[in-house]
Amino acid sequence: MGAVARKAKTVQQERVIGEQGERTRVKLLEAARQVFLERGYSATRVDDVTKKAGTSHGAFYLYFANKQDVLEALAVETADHMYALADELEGIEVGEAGYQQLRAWVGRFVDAYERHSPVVNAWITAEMEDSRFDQLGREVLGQFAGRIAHTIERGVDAGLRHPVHPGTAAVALVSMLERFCYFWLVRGGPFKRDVVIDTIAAIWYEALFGQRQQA
Amino acid sequence: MGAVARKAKTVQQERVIGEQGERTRVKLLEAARQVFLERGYSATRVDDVTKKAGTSHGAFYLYFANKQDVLEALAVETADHMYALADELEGIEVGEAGYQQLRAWVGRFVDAYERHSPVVNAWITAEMEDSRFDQLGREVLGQFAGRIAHTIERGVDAGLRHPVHPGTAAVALVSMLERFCYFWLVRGGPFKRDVVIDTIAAIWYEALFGQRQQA
Amino acid sequence: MGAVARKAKTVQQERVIGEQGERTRVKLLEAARQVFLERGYSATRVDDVTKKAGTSHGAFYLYFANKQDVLEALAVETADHMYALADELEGIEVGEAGYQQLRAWVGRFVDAYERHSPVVNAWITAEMEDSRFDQLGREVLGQFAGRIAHTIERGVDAGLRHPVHPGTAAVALVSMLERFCYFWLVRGGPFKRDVVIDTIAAIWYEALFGQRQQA
Amino acid sequence: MGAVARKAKTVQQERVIGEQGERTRVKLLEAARQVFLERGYSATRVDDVTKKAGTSHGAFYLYFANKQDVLEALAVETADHMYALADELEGIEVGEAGYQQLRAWVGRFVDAYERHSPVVNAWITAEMEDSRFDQLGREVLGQFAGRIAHTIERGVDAGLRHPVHPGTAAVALVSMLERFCYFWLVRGGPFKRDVVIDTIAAIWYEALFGQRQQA
DNA sequence: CATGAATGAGCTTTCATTCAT
DNA sequence: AATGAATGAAAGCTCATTCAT
Repeated sequence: MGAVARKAKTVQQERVIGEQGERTRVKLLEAARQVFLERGYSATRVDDVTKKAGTSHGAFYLYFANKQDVLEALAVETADHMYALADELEGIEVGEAGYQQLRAWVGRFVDAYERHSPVVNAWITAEMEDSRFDQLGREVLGQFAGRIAHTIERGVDAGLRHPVHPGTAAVALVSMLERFCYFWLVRGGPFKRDVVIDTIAAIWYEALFGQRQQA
Repeated sequence: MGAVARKAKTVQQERVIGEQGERTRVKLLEAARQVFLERGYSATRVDDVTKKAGTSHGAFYLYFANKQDVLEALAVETADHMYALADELEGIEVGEAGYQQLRAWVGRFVDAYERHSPVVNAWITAEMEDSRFDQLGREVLGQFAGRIAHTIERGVDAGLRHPVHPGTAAVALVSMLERFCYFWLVRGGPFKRDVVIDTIAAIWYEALFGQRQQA
Repeated sequence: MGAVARKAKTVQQERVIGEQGERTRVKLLEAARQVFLERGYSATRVDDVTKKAGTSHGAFYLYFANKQDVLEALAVETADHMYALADELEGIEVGEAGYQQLRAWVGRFVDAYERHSPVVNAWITAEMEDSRFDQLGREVLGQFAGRIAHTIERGVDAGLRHPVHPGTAAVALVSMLERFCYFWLVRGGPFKRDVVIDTIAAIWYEALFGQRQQA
Repeated sequence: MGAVARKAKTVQQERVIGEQGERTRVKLLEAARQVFLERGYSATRVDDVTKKAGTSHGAFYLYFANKQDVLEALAVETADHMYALADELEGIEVGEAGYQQLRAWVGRFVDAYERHSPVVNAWITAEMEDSRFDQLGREVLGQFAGRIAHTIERGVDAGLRHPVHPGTAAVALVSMLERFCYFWLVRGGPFKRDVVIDTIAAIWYEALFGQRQQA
């Protein structure tokens, strides 16, 4: 049946964006972030975004090719934050100081998750439908897991027993962190921030360096 | 991609289903499970399901009110499995025997996840758009977390130090397990089953009972 | 800017069309022919077609992928008629009998043009935008021109002087015929059928065989 | 592809255009000519024109009310050339000298067509959607046909047999010329200029004055 | 029970045109 | 004069759902 050559879509010709345009673009990005949170990625309509941004429907297409495109812009920003967070994991040490470092880091992760959760979740949804996001997701996960695995291995070299396979444990720990934040911050679980951070930091610490010496 | 939750209209008032009808219904359910896996829940069209099931488009509406309805049927079945799994957690003990029980249990969870992953993921997606699934999800998570928290508390009563808040740790552990299986079995991570089970069981064990005594 | 992979369009899966469906399909084809005539190809909206056909908007997409697809269906049919017409040119002879054959043939061409003009014109418009139609157009023109050129060459072999280059003259004659019919039957020029046919047949005859012997 | 004739709104009330403005206007006209050639009239977007002209999008509306308006400006210029060409037909005589005059004239027509083809084709497309162009087209065709018919009639008065109805033959000849040039120069047919001109001039000559006396 | 044709709401995207700067 | 951001009216197309057979 229908197979007549379809003209290539007019690829939006790299419009140069002025100051006013940039402001509108940011408004749209923030609105999208917002709507992704409220309705989820697949249920989000371009119209929801423009309504929230207070622009016309058409304005959206001045700055983005489509829904995926906005998500991509947001996701890249988020990925950068994530990379930075992952890098901060490098210096964690054994001992009480290390535990405190870890605790602080988990706190920062939680903050970041809270800010970026709409994007993360949209992203996860989109992974199923678009391989580009899948790829980006793998990269970020890999970055995290690599840092953690490295830390575990350092512990092992230092003579600490480790109950687990570093690469696998690393992904498990990230999974835990990410998913817990999801249940807590997105789905709205009844947890207290301090307790959460203590609990997660403790589990991480033991997985990284073994039993903690407590008073 | 119109997938906003649309209220089911005339829920087929208690149609009595004969033997042939039951077979068709099952074909549709299995097809749906399959398609949810391949395309994700929101991207799944009724047509994809009927095509895969080899029935007519119309047949679908003889057995289900809509897409959510199929998912619900599948989800209830999955939830039952999950409840059963959660119950099996009850008896876990301290010591090497307990570790082995835990290990076996994690193995069973992995098996169950593999079988039910299409439903679980569809479900997670749907939670965002339909409060029914949100509720069901909370219940299952609660069931798991409750059992685990209980186990941790038993350990505490038995004089084991516990570095963490039981209810929070419980959710964290379930999060880890669920998410890891997702990255591994759905997204396709490069992990080896034995290593995964060992690693996860070890982390769980330590979170439940503290440092394991190893040879 | 926007370049995230766009999912391949769901190619309409070779639906099997029943009797009722076939009737609808024909209604849509005839309606399209009609609207192409009234508004021209580019100005034609799918909605115009469905309105004229008395079907819903959606029905259109059950049978055609898009506007081009309908035109293609019509164009293929038209091309077949044209090929048949072209073949009939083969036997034309020198002399009064040949002139009468030619006259009759021009008459049949005019009839065919009248029936197919909406398609022809849509087609010509579409050639500019879609290479598939361009190709088809070349083929039909080539078929006609080939037959005519052959006839001219036969005349030359028979010792008739020919003032012209056969291949070029052939295209010129077809151009004349097609375009005249356009001005006359589509644009609505004030010509009388008999006169037109006589005139055109006469010009053709002379181009094919040289001066006609008249009483 | 919204191209339904939209009535021009505020036709820029007689703006006085300075020198710089005039240059911009000309740039836009030439760009439009160019784009009409490349993409066809209906597929042409105002944006294509301004991009090619190197002006801002808004500048277009400083000089033209809309797409039709540009075409009209170009078409009027083209029509003037055509009128001039038509007038040159007047003096054609019988005999070899006349044939040579005709030959030269066809050559000039071809030159003119080549230059004006984008406009001619845009125009033909627009005729279907806008009666202004239809009218202009009729006038030009009428002008040509009138001159030719007149020439044929002069031949008849001079005692030449003519196989055809002058008015009808006139339109047929113009049709041939126009359409051939289209297939050749726009669509890109494999013809050689000399041969084309000879062939067409020959057919015209015979239709005008009957069989040519050849050496 | 099963079928598949028909419907139409809903979403995406494009572009001519206006307007503030 | 020129610019380019914004607007919104059309289209285009998809798909859940209904219904006649």
